[in-house]
Amino acid sequence: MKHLPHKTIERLSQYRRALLICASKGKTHIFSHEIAKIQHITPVQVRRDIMLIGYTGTLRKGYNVQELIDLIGDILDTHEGLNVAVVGIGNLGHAMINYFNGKRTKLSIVAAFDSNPDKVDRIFSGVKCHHIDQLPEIVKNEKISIGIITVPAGSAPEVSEKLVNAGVKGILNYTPKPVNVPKHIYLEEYDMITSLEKVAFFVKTHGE
Amino acid sequence: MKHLPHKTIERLSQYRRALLICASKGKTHIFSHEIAKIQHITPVQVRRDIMLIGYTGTLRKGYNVQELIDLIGDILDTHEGLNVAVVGIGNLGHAMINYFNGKRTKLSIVAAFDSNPDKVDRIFSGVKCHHIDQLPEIVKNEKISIGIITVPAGSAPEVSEKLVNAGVKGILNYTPKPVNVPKHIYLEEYDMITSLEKVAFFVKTHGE
DNA sequence: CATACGTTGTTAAATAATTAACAAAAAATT
DNA sequence: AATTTTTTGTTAATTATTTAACAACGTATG
Repeated sequence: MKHLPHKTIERLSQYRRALLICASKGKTHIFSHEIAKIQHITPVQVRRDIMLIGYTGTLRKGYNVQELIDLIGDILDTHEGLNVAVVGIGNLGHAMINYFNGKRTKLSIVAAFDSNPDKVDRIFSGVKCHHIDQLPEIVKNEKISIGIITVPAGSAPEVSEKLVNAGVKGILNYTPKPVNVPKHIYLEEYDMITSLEKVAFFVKTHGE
Repeated sequence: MKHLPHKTIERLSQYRRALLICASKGKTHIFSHEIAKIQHITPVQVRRDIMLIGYTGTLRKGYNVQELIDLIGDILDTHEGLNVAVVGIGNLGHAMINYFNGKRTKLSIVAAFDSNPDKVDRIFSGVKCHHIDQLPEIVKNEKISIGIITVPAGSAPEVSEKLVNAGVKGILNYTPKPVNVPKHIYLEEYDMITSLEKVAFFVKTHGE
């Protein structure tokens, strides 16, 4: 197992979540076509992904749910876990915190940052919000390695730079403004406006 | 110009936003490498995308900003515009409304839905929230063709079904729970947990 | 016991997306 | 006026991802 495709990584994360639900219902084995159905993809793709991570099911019984969960964990998780910070406690930042709060053991949002004095020192869904000027210090002390940017677009580049200088290794930018980071920082950008415009385009061209 | 690649559609949306900013600064022409720099992609990709939409720049002067904006508009927008509804006014739903409010002329969020009585009949950033039971009626009356799902994961399938039955043509699902829609409905799903786990994976394997 | 069936694992083919290569031509420079 | 530079447009090559094809084989069935 050398280089897992990016798309496979994404699907593994999704398989795991589906599998956790299955496990909680007492299901011990699952077929590729069952996983496929849940994720609405093809069974072949599921089998191929599972092949790539070197797991092997039992013929005619499918995959052992718990074993697969554990193996995906070995691949995706770090043993000690990773700490995450959210920068920008607007609605989106707050939504991110809610999403994760207490759900993952291996990824924890341990700090939030904002420049608005009304938000600083308040606690949002269990996560304390600090002033953004404290970012370098707290990122270092708390060993934060991933930053999520949910500030207004205009401030994204400056926040990104702060995060990089503070030593994070990965950035998730939810701002429509692309940011520049050094090559050694992993950057994932997601732009809600683009997504909606894409849906609109395909709605428009539907059936043409 | 027959089939534009999905990825090109996404980039066109992004180019346009960058171009609008340029235009507002009074810039009349732009080079492929300038666009590329903003989006941090390669100039070749920009030129190729622009070629695919059949536009042609002027040698050594680059592309006419306004013409390109207009042409991208012709491709992405519908003449009459499209109406959008947000289902689920938690932090994420609220964030979506804020993002779009008044910014796009061709895509308007015209209604919000929630089942929580505390939210029903209130106005969120200019968008009125209705009870989810009114969805079929309002979607029809307001000619809503796109639904954005921002409810808690568990309710996603049921909301999705409601939207489809009400007649929307496209769905944007921000829930980690995959939903099933008929083939003729365009579905885009985005899962924040997966994104973060993906970043975590690449942070983990960085340099291995 | 033999045959049919269902399901995995894997290789090969097809499709999609990116990147490279380079000709063409206008502007700038010598 | 010739040469160099810059930048577009396009085709070709490469890389990434998905899909198809099918052998292998255990289980069920007759």
